[in-house]
Amino acid sequence: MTEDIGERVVELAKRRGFFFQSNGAYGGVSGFYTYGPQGATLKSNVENAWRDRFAVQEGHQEIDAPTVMPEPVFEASGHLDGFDDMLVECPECGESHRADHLVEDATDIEDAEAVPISEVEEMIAEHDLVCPNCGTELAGEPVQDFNLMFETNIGPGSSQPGYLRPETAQGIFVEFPRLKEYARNQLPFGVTQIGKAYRNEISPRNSIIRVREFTQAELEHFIDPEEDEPPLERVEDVEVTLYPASEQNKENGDYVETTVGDAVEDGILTNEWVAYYLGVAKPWYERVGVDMDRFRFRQHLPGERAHYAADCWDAESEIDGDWFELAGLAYRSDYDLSKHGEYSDEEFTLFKQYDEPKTVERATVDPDMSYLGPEFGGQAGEIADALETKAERDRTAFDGDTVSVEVDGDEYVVPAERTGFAVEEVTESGEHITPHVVEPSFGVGRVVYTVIAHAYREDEVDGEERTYLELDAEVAPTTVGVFPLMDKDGMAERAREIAAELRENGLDVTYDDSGAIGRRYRRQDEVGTPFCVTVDYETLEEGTVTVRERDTTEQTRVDVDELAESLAGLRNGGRTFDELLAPADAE
RNA sequence: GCGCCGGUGGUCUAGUGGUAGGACAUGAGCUUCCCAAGCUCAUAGCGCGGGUUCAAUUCCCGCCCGGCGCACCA
Repeated sequence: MTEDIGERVVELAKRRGFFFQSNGAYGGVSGFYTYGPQGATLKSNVENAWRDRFAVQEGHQEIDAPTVMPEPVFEASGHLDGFDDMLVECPECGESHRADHLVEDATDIEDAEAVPISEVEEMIAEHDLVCPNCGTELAGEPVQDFNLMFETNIGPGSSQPGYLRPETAQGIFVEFPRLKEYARNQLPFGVTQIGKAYRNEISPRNSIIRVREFTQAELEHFIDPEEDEPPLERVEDVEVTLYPASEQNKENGDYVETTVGDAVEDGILTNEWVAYYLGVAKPWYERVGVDMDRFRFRQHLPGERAHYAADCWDAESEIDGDWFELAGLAYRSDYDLSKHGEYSDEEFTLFKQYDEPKTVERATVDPDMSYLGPEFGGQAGEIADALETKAERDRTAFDGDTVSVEVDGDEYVVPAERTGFAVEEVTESGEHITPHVVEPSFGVGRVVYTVIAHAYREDEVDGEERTYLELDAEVAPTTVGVFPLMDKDGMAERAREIAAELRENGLDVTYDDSGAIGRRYRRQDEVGTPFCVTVDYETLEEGTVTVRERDTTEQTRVDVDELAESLAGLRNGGRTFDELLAPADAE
């Protein structure tokens, strides 16, 4: 059972309603998946657990932004340039190469991505570029443009191009000017979002691991890089498995088993914010059911980092020997806010008040325009600006009787008395700063997939093979199955009453009275239902039911009156099944 | 996007130039009653399009989808 867990999970997911490829009736489309009844609930439980940990427990606020955004947003974010790859295919061996990279290697052009495709094609011919793989001439081969964002038109006509967001983050960044108001202009603050993101992947693979539409759970934590420090002490004892870039480069690179605190001290984790979220993320993954023996944090290699990331560690999990990314924990510095500030009409800064107002001397000018105008005509305005700049940089220039400034290469001389030069004391109470961003970015579908795969078990009960999911009760789609032992003598009616009562107490309940009891247990085992309640003759006579635990298949009797409370305790971890097996009065 | 392999009920599969059989699952009934038991019956399938042929699920071509490898993964 150690092999092909992936295949078995996909089969189980299809059969039992966790997830399956969408649009099957129309032949299916690669890279799109639908979560079925079990999967949608599991996914939503994972999202709620994330929301609890990364929004509620951290004191951050959640927003919900549109998935379609106008083109200028992505000009600013760098996504329009960053993902627009140019590929050229070798006519001989069929291998694809990055055309811009080939041109960069052959010329002194550093950023060939910015060069139009037609020119790149010309350059390939001009420099007689050949396929790096087999040496065939590439001249005349078409250069293709790969656009990883889904494009659309907003409104009638095509006047306003838009894109489906390739990450939920931009929906947070673009609203920063307003979000900072809600945070009362105080750093640090964090904004979370759980939502869909879209990437038109060239080749979707591996079931729901690489898809074209997926759910992200992201936190953008805005901080003052000079003052704010993470509460590292809360996570310093968290044990982590690290795979630093330095080890990945070695032949036999090793993991570093350490704690968050030690890793920071030893300089393995250089960014304390990233370290902090590593320490938050690990117990969270454990909580929702990721196997910690198949989990690690891997540092991005320098060439691997996204265009915005200063440092980045991925949370990764392993299935069938393959490691894949579950989350990226990135320090994005002020990249995004600066870019949006530059490209948009708004300020993406925040006014930071000094502890004490500073009194500074400032040289100012107040040029006499009634003199400058007649004297210098059209140049007067620019001369006034030049005087202001000069005053800021070199106040001694105003010591003499005249001041000379240069405008467009010509020198102009202005009598000092006409400049309105003065040195004043100004009180500055603060400054505008661009916050830095720490971004834990989680792929929700990948967590769901991992949780199912890591929970997948096969064992034998009474000589019969059994498949079950050892899901944590917090994320299991159904908490309890309720069955009548037989559909007669009023047991079914009683079981229905009990099911309704448990639902009123907020439990996810499935009722089932079909076929034999064992079959019903197995059905629930396969979707990971942790507990099953069976109504039998004793229920009718004495008011007790059996509660059966999924992993051990052990049973114990519980009073119907205490059932809802017991099950709620089992679900939220306040009580264990062993305690039910050995009641408190045994002492 | 390229190359190789594949696509048969819900799932897993057998098979064929004369339109298909099994297992499991599902539903109804009988029986049994705390771990996928048994019996009877029922529902349900050849990815899509074109070609060859009297006849195509089968052979050929194209497309779609899946697996693996390459490339890509901002």
